[in-house]
Amino acid sequence: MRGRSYTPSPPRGYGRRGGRSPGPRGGRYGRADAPTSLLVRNLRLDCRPEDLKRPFGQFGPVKDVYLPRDYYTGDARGFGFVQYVDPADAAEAKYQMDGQLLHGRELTVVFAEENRKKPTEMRARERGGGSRGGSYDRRRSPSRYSRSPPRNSQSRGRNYYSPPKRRYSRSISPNEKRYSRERSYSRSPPAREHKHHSGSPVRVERSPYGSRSRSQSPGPVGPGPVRARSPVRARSISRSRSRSPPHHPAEYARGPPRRDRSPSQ
DNA sequence: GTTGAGCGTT
Repeated sequence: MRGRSYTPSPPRGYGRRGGRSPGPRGGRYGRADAPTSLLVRNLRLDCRPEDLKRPFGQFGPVKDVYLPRDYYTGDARGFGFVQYVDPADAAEAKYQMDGQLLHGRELTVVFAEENRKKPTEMRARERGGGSRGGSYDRRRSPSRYSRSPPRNSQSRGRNYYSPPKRRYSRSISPNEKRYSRERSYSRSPPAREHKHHSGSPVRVERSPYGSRSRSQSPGPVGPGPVRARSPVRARSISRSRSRSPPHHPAEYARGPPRRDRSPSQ
């Protein structure tokens, strides 16, 4: 303390974890260190993976292309990842594509770190930052972009993230028979329109990741047996709801999703 | 077996 505060002088450019920096020498990654993922910035907000795959695929086989988007709004965030099979292709693509125009925008292509967070981790951040003490925000302050859903967006009554009508009041009326139609209850929060992109005829029309139907549809009502009327009924329902996918970020903070006892027994 | 709520978004 003596006056001299530690001033973190921010390095120029993205000098985040220099882990994979090419270093002042050569600038060539070692083979083992060569990243295969490219981060493409300045994408159009409505850019699709295919749009990237095509131009980027010219340099080599692309393993995967992913454009992260806001979980709540579902909008693209303006950047994406292109992962190659061969690091050499990635380097080539980076060199070639960096600065290229895609849809009228100059792309910025850089190597991406493999810091990819898993969904589970993302949820943790909303929960309170993790009990570990802070390791949150080690990257940048996301607060600026605020991943949280704008409370007052359009309609006051309905938070935009809020599902349309999920009112299971007490019991489900028989007229709410809208289930059993789409079992696509995945982790998709706001059902974004599914674009039918008939591009690969050879590809089976099954969801790319779809095979993992995890389960339980949040179907409100119980399957068959009539629920005995008991005072705990409300509680029962309440619990049922807990199983449902995240509704509000705040809910996370409310408490961990408790698992019901195994119904198997 | 993987991960799709992925870091460098006005």
